[in-house]
Amino acid sequence: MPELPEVETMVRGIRSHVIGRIIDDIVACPNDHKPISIAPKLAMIRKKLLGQRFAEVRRLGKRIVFDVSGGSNLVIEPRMTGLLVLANPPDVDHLRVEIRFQESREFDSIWFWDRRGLGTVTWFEPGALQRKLGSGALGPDALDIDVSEWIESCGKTGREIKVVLLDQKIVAGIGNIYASEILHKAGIHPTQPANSLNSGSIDKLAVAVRSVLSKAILCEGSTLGDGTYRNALNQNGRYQNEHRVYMREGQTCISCEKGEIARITQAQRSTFFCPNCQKGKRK
DNA sequence: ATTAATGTTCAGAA
DNA sequence: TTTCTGAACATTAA
Repeated sequence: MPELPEVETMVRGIRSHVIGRIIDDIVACPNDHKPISIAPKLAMIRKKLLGQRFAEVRRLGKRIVFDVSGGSNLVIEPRMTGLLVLANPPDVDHLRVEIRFQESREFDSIWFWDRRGLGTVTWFEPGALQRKLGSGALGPDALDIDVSEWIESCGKTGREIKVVLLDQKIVAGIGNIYASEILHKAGIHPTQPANSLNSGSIDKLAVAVRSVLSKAILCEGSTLGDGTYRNALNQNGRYQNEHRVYMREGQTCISCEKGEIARITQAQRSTFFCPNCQKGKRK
């Protein structure tokens, strides 16, 4: 679930409680019934991290990056169900990692909670993060990408535009929920080949990406029916109330009040769209 | 009781 | 080189 708005919300939620703090310990949670692959990894990370200080916390696409004093980085990838919380995780059984700080304050720890357990925690020596995720590996951030970059990226592939939006090498941060919402806002059919978009559509796309994502950040992300995603203080997001198409199959489109929301499969993921609002050229 | 589907990413194959 | 497929995992709905 965590896409750009959810990860941004996590970072903003923990930032002031994390910056400048010295790491007292980092441990796999005892409740982690399946110590998965992160347990041995964590032992290695622990040696590197003890006594170090977090200089900054930031979002890189859908990842959370902790800048460690000295130039190393601790990177958390929430993947499908990962969450960073300061308190009150959704349940106690799926806590995976606790990072404890020295000097007691309002919060003494942050936790990585992950129901499905697909998330990762990775240590990067100075410079290694740039080599791994620097130029090329990740496209420009979805909040920064501009019209000329969209023209460039869309022009060089005939893949369906929905699939292109999900490609992190093209643009970083957009996931399955927001891809559908963005294309609906832009009035673009999800199966339209990227290199067939005219300049008017590209303009609308560029605008829709920013407006949908920035509104979603203001709403602190989308909490779906299963309630998995929460902010750092265990409060629900509110952008699910703004969804126009996602998970609305069969319902009348809120925007045009005519079309019936359809659901198709692209790249093995569900896509939702309004056939009336999103005509465009199809494959 | 199986099977399919769920927010993501990546290795390996086509 | 680019693009597609399946797997990693836990849980719920059909």
